[in-house]
Amino acid sequence: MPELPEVETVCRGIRPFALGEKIDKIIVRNKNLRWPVPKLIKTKAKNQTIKRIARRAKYILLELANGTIIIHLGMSGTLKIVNAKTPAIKHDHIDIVLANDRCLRLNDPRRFGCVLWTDDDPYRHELLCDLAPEPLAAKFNTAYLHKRLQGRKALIKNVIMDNKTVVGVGNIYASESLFLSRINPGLTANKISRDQARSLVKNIKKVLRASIKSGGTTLKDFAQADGRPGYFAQKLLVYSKEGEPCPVCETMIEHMQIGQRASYYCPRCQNMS
DNA sequence: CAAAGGTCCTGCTCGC
DNA sequence: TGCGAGCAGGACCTTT
Repeated sequence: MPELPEVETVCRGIRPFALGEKIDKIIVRNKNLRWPVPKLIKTKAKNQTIKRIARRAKYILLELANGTIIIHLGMSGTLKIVNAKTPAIKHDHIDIVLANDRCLRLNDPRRFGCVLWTDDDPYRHELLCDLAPEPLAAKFNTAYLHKRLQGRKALIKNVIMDNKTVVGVGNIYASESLFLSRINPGLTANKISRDQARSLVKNIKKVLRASIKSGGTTLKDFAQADGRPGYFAQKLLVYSKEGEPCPVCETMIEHMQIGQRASYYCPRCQNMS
């Protein structure tokens, strides 16, 4: 579910309540997420202060003095600030209870997310150490992307969703940025010109920034840390718009399956060249 | 029944 | 023919 803007929104939402606060305890109601929640996380985190709340790709990092809690929301996860006494509901798997009587509560019906612990530099963790540049960083630029696309036979949509190309671009923003750049999602990467790569870099940054500004996209169940939805769904141009007119040329939006995922596009604006 | 916002892992294919 | 890299598909799980 959550792509980069949604995870960034969660980080910004929890900071005012959790940054600098002490962790009273961690409650694990169901440890069976994508990987088992490590047992030692309870003793490691107890009485530690949250010194920094950071995001890398779609991972949320809660940095303590003795290590870091690494959280991923998978497809269906939410991380909300609630009162510690609020009764847990279905799929509330983890509570990070703070000394200020609030609680960071992870709810994840599909359990594709994870909550892990590392004693060491989290950026060296095996899940994080090989990640590509952040899309909003200067390192993600025309020269970098164009070079990455050379000789690649994979489809451009798959390549921009690949964490080894750039992180944080999921199914929604891949469709949106390809539309803005008038690139067909089914083109192979080696067909993309330098000008198209430049456009794609520009529009990936543009759509992610705009979504962050709106608090992310809520299609179904994404929620900000305070429970409100994100409002970028109202600004989507093609994602989930099959059969609706293209906002540029009014041709009907279509979708194609790429790697089991729906890719929405305008067959006229995004032709195969 | 199909599909849903993620991503790791496996197995296939292609080119050297 | 054999190998490795690159690529697509399957798997994980619940809800609508």
